[in-house]
Amino acid sequence: MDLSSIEIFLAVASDRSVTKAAKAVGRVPSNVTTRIQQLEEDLDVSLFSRDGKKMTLTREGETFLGYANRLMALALEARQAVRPLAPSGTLRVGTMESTAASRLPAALTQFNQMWPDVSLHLTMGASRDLARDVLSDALDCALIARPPKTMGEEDSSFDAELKALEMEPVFVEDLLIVLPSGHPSIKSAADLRVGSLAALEPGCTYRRIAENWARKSSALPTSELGSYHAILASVATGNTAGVMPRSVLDLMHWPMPVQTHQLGPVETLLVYRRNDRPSAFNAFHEVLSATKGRDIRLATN
Amino acid sequence: MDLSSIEIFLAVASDRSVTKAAKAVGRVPSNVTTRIQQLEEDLDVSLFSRDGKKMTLTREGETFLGYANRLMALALEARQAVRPLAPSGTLRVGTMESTAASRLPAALTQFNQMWPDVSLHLTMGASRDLARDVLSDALDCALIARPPKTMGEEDSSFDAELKALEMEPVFVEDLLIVLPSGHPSIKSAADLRVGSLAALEPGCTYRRIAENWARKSSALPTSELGSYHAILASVATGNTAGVMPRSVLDLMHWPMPVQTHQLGPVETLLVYRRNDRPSAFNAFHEVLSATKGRDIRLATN
DNA sequence: CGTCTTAATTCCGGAAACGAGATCTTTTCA
DNA sequence: TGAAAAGATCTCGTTTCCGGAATTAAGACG
Repeated sequence: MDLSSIEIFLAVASDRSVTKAAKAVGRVPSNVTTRIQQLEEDLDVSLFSRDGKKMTLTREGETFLGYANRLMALALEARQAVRPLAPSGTLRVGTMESTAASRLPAALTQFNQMWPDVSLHLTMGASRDLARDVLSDALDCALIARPPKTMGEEDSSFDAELKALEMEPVFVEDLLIVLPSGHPSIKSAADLRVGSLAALEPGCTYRRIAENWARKSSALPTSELGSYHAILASVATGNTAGVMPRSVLDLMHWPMPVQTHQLGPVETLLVYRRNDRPSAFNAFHEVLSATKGRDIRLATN
Repeated sequence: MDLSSIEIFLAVASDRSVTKAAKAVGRVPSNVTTRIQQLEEDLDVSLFSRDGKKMTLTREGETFLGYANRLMALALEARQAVRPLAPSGTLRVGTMESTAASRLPAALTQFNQMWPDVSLHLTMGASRDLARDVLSDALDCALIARPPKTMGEEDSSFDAELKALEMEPVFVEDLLIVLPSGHPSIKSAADLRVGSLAALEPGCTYRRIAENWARKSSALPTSELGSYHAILASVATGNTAGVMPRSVLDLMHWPMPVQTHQLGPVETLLVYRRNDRPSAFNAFHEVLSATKGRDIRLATN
């Protein structure tokens, strides 16, 4: 029994899907399948019942889920307990709007419980600006979106800034175009029947990915909005397509079913300066890693 | 952080020696060294202080020790909890005298706490007889000593019986010749200055290994005794050399320091019939595996 | 004070495990 | 009924892991 298998198990259990879980933990589906099978063979019990393409926990799987959560929590606690000096002081964290909404709440709650002496300063912003702030020491670290490598050339200064920083993938988001309800399904930007694209600030990587995608076939204007709620409201008017990751869309239980189109996976990176990590940073880093692939809702523990 | 690394860590912590720990968990010392170093790097803290050739836990190592024990216990509990039907009924276990004395108490205590519905029947005997009893279904499983392969030819029927059974190494014993205090240290059987060898029954593998060793240079008679206490008492008379594993010798805090000579490592195997495992057997097997390499004294939990 | 022994570490080659992609099968949805 | 999607299976290249040999360092003993 391996802790990494348990992490994978938790992801599958909370997504009820091998494919989703694979994305969540940053692996390939075939790998997830085999690790689950190994775990089942090791425990000599079947954890999931595969009826059709749904993965639902068996009764044994349910009881194991409880232990799996406790095991991961205990491992994290052990990790933190051996840290020679308890972190304290201030940690300045930059984050994208979307990450703050969907993935951070669970991690931040846990972090606060573990290290009440650290005061966390959260700054929201676009990936570009955040990266620059980390470089200039206005922030200790930031969660930003990795620009697809096809976009690297068109913004070489951003690319250079990233190279000067240490980085590590922590989440994978499924970036979506959200269409008004009733809009016919689309294959490319040419099929869009809206007047504009709704997104956040210009420095936002998600926005730039979407604009890049739209530019190939049509010339839509982008209307800039301040929040994802505003974007959704704008989509509801019928004449706008919104840009946001699936995790954010899932979060706001929107009354109507919306039509979506996938722009593909986008990694969220934790970036920080080399050789300059406040003691609280390592603790934050570990809590984030442990949150990887977990359900957005807090683990019941 | 890997559960097998933690198992290795526990062994090193309780033996304060990588060589001993390597034997206890059935690995090679270099491997143990590497795994400990990996663990230390992963946790970014040093767990042991290497002053000279002693491995002593650092303060951080001490705190990690607590978590390591809890982690292993929780993993074992998880394993048992998913077992679809709680084992019950009877499990007939055969064991060598020595294993019953040194290794089993901790495991049996834990097993009883976990599965009070199983009534364990313990039978003591020599490896040969135990193997035969498992084959004939007089026992469900047994803990026996693996005869060195150089001895395989001279007792081919025992060898054939073992081949018919499933087997798995669970402990490694350090087999000793125990000499009377004051006896000069020896390099081979030729240096013995005693009148006889004290051991258990003829079917006992340890006895046969020792007789094999003694035969090469001298022709000592073997005096048969009923227990390890009797053997030690006999050694104390000054005219006998005893045969027993180190774990047993360590157990009886004998007043005088005794001179010993190593006959080498001997594996203890758990043997059982293929395709015939009572539900309680799997549970017993798992508890035994978890006990592997742990300190003889019960883990403080 | 040197030599001998024992223990830990380092180094290296073979073996096993692992992860990614391609392919196959089955389910579901249009 | 056909197309799309998801899970399982297979293969292959890579990484990791383990065991043995060589190396280094620390005590033991004369």
